[in-house]
Amino acid sequence: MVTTRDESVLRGSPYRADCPTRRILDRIGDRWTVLIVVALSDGSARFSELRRRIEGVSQKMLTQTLRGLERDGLVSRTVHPEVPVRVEYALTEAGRTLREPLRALEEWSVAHLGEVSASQEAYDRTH
Amino acid sequence: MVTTRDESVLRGSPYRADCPTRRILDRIGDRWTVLIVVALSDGSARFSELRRRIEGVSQKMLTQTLRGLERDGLVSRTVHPEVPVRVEYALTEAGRTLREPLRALEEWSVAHLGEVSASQEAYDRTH
DNA sequence: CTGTATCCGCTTGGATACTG
DNA sequence: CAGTATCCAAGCGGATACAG
Repeated sequence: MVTTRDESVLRGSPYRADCPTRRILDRIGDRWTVLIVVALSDGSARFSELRRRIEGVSQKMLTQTLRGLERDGLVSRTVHPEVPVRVEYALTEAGRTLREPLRALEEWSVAHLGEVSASQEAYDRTH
Repeated sequence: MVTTRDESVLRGSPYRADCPTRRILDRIGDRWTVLIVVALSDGSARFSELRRRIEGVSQKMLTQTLRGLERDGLVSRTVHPEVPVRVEYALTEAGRTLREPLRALEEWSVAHLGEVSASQEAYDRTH
């Protein structure tokens, strides 16, 4: 089934620069977004706790990435006006739905990482 | 169930900088890799055809990304020694297995893009 | 046709210092 | 504690020219 243009959403749109997949990948393709979603999978966490959990993330990038996720409606931010202030982050309902496709990707990664690494080494030996 | 450290692979490793998910996302998170995999989903294609199909890709990036995929063993490259030379690219067996998790992500994108866009607009109005 | 090589701007992201 | 502001280096990726 090949139509000349405007194919089904699943096969046609990815070719376009403004396709949904492209836009989502632009968002989650950065260094920290996925790690934050995973880190929040089990429940809420406060800023400093996230920073400890996610190895290597800087304060700037953690803040910046959390803002992006909040803007997308995938993460909620709750400020408890105590002293010192306490801020809780958690996945929203929409954010929780993202866990499944990410887990599929993760399973693929775990299943194929060895194969990919082997291929890379073989390639590097001959090029 | 909260363990202090070294959780199960699926829940614990994503926190590490060298976890499989992180490595795979570093690879497919770039601008063109996923689009190429999708463009090759239906079968092989030659270089110039891919360039036409994938809107906006430069010659340099198409070559570079295809080399990366070939190195990972996800795409095969076949040179037909004719004049002018013809080069066919196709997904390998491993490459084809990547379509499923990508499709899951794409379905999520399509299903939630409107919701995400609305959230962004609401956020931008209040910040 | 299918690349390779070079230059170069822009973005990403880390380090550091400072604030409510 | 949870940020904000600034500076800066590395690298991604586009444009262009050239080659087998």
